[in-house]
Amino acid sequence: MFISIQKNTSIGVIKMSTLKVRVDKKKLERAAYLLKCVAHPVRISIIDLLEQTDRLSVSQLQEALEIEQSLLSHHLTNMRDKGILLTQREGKNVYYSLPDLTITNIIECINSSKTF
Amino acid sequence: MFISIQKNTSIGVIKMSTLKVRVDKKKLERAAYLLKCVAHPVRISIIDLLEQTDRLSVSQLQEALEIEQSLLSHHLTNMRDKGILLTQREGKNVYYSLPDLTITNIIECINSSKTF
DNA sequence: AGCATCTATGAAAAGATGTTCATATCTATA
DNA sequence: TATAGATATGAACATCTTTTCATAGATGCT
Repeated sequence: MFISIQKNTSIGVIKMSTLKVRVDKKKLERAAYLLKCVAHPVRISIIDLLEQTDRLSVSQLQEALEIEQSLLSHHLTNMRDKGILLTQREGKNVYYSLPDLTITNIIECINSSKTF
Repeated sequence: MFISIQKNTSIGVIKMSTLKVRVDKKKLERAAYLLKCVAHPVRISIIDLLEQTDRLSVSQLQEALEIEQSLLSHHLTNMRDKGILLTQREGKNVYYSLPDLTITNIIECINSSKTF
């Protein structure tokens, strides 16, 4: 992926070497796929909430977010399917949490380009 | 926005203080809006290319990306409208570049939460 | 077993995005 | 001003996402 910090600010005056996208197609698609999943107000909120505490049940999230149960569930399933969230059932409740390497880190991974 | 690095790992045992999304709706929507724009393979590629050099004309981008002229133009317009790219016309050519505070930094802005 | 609570699922409707094609605009130059 | 090259635009279409609604499944309790 490679959203690097520094820019190469000079183009050679003599020779303009051919430009190439530095990321292969697969990685690009995966990066876009994950970013797309983050790019939604409700899902950003979910991440924000889960960064404030270890884990939250669906009902707890629902109370904080004030959205319909099934809509929340769809978002959660979506995020879990992409590896952005983890779940554990405990009795009636299902708890969602951020994996160790998570959005907090997806952002950093994007920067460091290792993960993609 | 606040995709923070550290997690508050403990929920009080006595009192479970009410959880709140720490970002206001407007900021959430703007964050999602910008991230959504980044979340596309072609657009990530454009950013990647522009990080390698100062600025590029549409034709130069087109050559590197190997996509149709009008599709590229749509993507570029899209990104410029959102402030993710800058343009300057010079004769027949239009050059696109990353603003100083840009995706490279959008990512960091997301982390530092100042920009949103 | 029956009921309540919590969560997930599927299908349909609604909304947004991406792509293509044809055409328009801008600029430089003959 | 006619023409060629570079870029933008708009409409139509295809595709994907989000939301809603109704319903299903899982768990614990009586």
